[in-house]
Amino acid sequence: MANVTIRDVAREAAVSVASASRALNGHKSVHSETRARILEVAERLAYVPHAGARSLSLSRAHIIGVVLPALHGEFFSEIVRGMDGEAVSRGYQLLLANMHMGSEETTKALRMMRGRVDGMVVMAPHGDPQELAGHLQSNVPAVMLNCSDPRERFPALLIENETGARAMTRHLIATGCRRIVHVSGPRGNIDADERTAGFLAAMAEAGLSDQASVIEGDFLEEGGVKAAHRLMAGDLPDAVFAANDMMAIGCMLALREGGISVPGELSLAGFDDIPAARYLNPALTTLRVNIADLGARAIQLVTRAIDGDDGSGPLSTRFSPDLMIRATTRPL
Amino acid sequence: MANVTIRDVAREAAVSVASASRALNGHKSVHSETRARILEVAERLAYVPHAGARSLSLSRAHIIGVVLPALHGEFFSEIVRGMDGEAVSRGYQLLLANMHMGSEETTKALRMMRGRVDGMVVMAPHGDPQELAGHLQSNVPAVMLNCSDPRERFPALLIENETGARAMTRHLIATGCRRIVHVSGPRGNIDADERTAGFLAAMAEAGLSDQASVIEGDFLEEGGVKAAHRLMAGDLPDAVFAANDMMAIGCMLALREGGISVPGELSLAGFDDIPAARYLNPALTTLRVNIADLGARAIQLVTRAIDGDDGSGPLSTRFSPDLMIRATTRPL
DNA sequence: CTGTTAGCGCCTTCAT
DNA sequence: ATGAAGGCGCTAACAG
Repeated sequence: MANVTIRDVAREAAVSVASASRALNGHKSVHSETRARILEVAERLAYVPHAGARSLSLSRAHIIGVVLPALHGEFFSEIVRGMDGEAVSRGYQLLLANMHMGSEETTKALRMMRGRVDGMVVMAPHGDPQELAGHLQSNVPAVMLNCSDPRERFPALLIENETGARAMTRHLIATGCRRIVHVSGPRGNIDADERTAGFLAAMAEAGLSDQASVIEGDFLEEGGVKAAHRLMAGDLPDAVFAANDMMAIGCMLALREGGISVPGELSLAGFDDIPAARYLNPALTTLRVNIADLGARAIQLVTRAIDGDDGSGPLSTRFSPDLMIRATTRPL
Repeated sequence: MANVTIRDVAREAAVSVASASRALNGHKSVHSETRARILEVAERLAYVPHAGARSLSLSRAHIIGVVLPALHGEFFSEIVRGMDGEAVSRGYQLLLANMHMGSEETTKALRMMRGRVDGMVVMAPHGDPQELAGHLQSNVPAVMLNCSDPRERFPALLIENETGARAMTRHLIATGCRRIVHVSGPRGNIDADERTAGFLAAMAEAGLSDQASVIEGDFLEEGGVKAAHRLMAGDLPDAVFAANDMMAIGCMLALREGGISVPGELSLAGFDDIPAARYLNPALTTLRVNIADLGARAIQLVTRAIDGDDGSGPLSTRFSPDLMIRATTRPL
């Protein structure tokens, strides 16, 4: 049987569609008897409003578009979990668009969202933020995650990458490490670059610039594995500071396989504090970023903007990661 | 500035909206000069079609609704990753609806999807499938994940839970374990129940029913931790078979803290083979379910159904998990 | 309180 | 090849 529309309900209840609409939406001005009849009919016909049509006429979709880069594992699930929770509690659903490919697919995804979402949260740590922002409709609120809109049209939520990386590097130095290698994220990724900068700065501060080196990674487990292999081929540094936990995990696995003891022969640190960081044995020293919270805050910001609470808040908020000293680095 | 619509484009190009529409959608019957002019104008005005209106008139949204239970960590990210990849490659986007709460929120989410999605994939391992299916519009294709529609209106993708659990239990027995405790998922969850059944069946088969016991868990890390504590309070069994990896991980962490050696004093096994299973030290023996693939297949099925390829395939497909023997169980 | 009318933005016959 | 008109399903004035 075809879809039952509000007209079917109206006809069956012998009223106009307007009345049906009013009754269905709980408007006051409708006689209680009429309303009851309408609701009864709707129930009997199993009527479900057509959300698409509804949002067209209301120009309100109750959907938030989420554009994410090809995210890996727990970072992805955590951030989506945070967003979803907040969104649902505010009556919104999430329209997802992972962008693995280049800007080609991304613009396409962005276009598909026009007229379908009330707001968006965009996370694009690499690539040209300039270009991305250009494809954003300027009339739908958006918030940027880990990348700032150069023209500052949209608020941004940033992680204090550099500060965090500095803190970790200092910790490493304080526990006696001198020769430290940083396994970075892919160059061009803003998080990656900031973390590298923090590392380099802290090393310089300590007069250890000549002891610092950087291996470019990919934010994936594999990148960590590769870096570890390269390290084991030469002589081991005092510590490895990976730009994220996934790579730290990869390092750890490779190191374990290679019979290197951590932190006995080598200290190891990560960044993010994904749940798996605690599963490692020994548990990974890392920087805790409350990922789910970050997602929730992003949703909070957009919904607020959608509801008109515009402009008041600060344009960009920075989240400070916390140093989580666990067992892969030596005690002080 | 307000949103630019197709009418703006038409007016600016001095044609009717019909022509504009045709040109924009690449229809043949439009003079190449007119088309060029229209496209030029659209470009200049930065016109982006209103997807909502478009799908209303085409009754085709190119969106697939995804309803998931409160999923944890990597299981969630893996399945969404699998779905998204397949969806994007077929020109669809994903509308997410995690249902944490009871059927209250779920029905609401389901209703919000009516007239907005072309198809849905629903995963509802616990709760009454009967009821859920009742809330599905019978005119939009759907596929069930890990739960079958009792009335068989929709195809289902199932994991061979019982077979898998049996295989693992047999492995445990073969490596010399006798007293085995199974930490189950929450009762009522179909995956949980089937896994428990498989465990019990294998124990009975081996004449070890009196050595079998079950502790009810929650599929979360915490459930594993609690179970381990309970175990350590009494005398240790030969093995613990957790109904999923998250709980196995919880067990492992608690056991490690309690100074119990695995698999020395106790064998440990999980189910799912989430990436973190390999991070443990020793690495977790488990049953590998290709989660991402499961998601991809689900999308494949719905899109196929949407495109009319209806009815041909088998009504339910079962995925067999593979036994991954790693280091938390003793070698044969 | 209720019905009529006019869109929301787009696509598609049906004429021309 | 192009334009006019109707409709997708629903809601919001505007009259009665």
